[in-house]
Amino acid sequence: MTATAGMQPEGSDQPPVAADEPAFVKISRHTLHGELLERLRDMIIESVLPPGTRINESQLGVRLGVSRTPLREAIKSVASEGLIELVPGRGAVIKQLTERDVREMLEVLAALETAAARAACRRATDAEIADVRALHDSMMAEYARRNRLEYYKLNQAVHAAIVRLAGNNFLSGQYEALQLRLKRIRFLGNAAPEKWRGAVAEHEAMVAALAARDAEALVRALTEHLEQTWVRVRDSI
Amino acid sequence: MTATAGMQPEGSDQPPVAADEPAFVKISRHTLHGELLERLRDMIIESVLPPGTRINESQLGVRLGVSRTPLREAIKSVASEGLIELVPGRGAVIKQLTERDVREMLEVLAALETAAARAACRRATDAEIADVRALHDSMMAEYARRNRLEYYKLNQAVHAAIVRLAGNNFLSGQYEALQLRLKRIRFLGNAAPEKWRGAVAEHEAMVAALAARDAEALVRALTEHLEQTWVRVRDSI
DNA sequence: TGCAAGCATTCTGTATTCAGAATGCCGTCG
DNA sequence: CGACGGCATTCTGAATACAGAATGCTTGCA
Repeated sequence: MTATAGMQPEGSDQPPVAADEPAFVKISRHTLHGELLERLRDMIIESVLPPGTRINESQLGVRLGVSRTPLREAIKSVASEGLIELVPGRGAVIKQLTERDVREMLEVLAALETAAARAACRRATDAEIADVRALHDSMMAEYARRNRLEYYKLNQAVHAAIVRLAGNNFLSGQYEALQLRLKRIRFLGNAAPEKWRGAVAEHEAMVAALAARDAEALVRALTEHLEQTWVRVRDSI
Repeated sequence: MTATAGMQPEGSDQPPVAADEPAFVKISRHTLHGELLERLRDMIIESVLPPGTRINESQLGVRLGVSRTPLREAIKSVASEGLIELVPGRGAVIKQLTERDVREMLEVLAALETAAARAACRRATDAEIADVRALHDSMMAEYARRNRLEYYKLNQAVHAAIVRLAGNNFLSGQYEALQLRLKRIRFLGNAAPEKWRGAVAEHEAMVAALAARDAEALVRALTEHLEQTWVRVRDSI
């Protein structure tokens, strides 16, 4: 097991649902395909399948208790998401993020997040902002306890929650998909406790700006946060 | 055949390659999987498979000359891209974009494009800007000839070219993937010639701002352009 | 005549089989 | 001793086979 052991990516496949759409109950009849998608993503993010690994289809199929056919279909899907690369004639390889990849992805993340932030400052209700603050407080509690895993999860949750305040489901979906792709590497980059401190301070600034509905301040805080993320993460690539 | 007959989406699967990375020759041994991806996307965008259609795997497999296995794998990939929806127990259905979907997607497109625009104004060389202008001029020529299909293709190409000036491959990839998803509906919304006129004027403003490396003006022009796109497109949903 | 139940058909989802490419090992030759 | 060639093995890619769910039609009954 690696440093990420125990990390549980809650690969919420369901696209975020707007509050104003009831859509009755969400009957999530788990298909094998969906199940496999989650399992594969989890195994990659938890480094059970580390970057560069060539997937042996028969072997992995046995491990997961399915035949190669549905497994291959799931692999193709995850490849389309970007976590896996398909090499013609050689099957599937776990994507190895380069420094450049990460930098570029963080830039896109920033673009999405700042766009969301502006909308959020316009649209968010007091109650919604209170919810974000509550998430932030939970995160701070885990930070105080030095509980890295829970801290990290809540950290991501705060970001996702802010983006969701924009009220744009598609944006949230894109954002969270990208967050997922960076999840493993960002978690690794968070190993040193001194790195948390800076991140926590940046989060305080973000939540404060959101509470004040100060879009420009929020954008500045988010941008700064992501630039620092790059600094924190770059060595662990 | 529908209004989009003959539209040829050049679904360039290759992620945009930076000029500063030689990477030798790109040996594009076309795999069956890749081929099927393109064919499926094309059929959807050209409305050969109109929105709402349930895909009959055996039937489509026969039409394309492949068995169900590789076809299903391709369907899963395209579903992951968002052009197809998977309905448990009922197979695959061509995604029907709602008004809300389109609005949300255009917002994300704007976020990506404006972020790219700022970087482009910083990074682009004179030669690169000249290339964009050349594309724009070709577009104007087709506009003058009232050649809707070519005009439309070049229109999209200009946008993609501007985004590429940001020098962020990942951003370009995301942008072009999203452009692809909106391609069909935007083409339909472009039917009326009077709609072209406005779009052309907006393009002039864009190219002028880029040439002046005036990031804020470019962002304004792009934003305005996408808002107008929404107006032009909204009825055809 | 309308509705419902049951049956036949079709289609999806998954497993299995088959062909051919890639890989690695071993033996032989320079 | 090193390198090249051939062979065996393994794996991917694709087709086929099979099981079970969904669908639609028909028939019988109220």
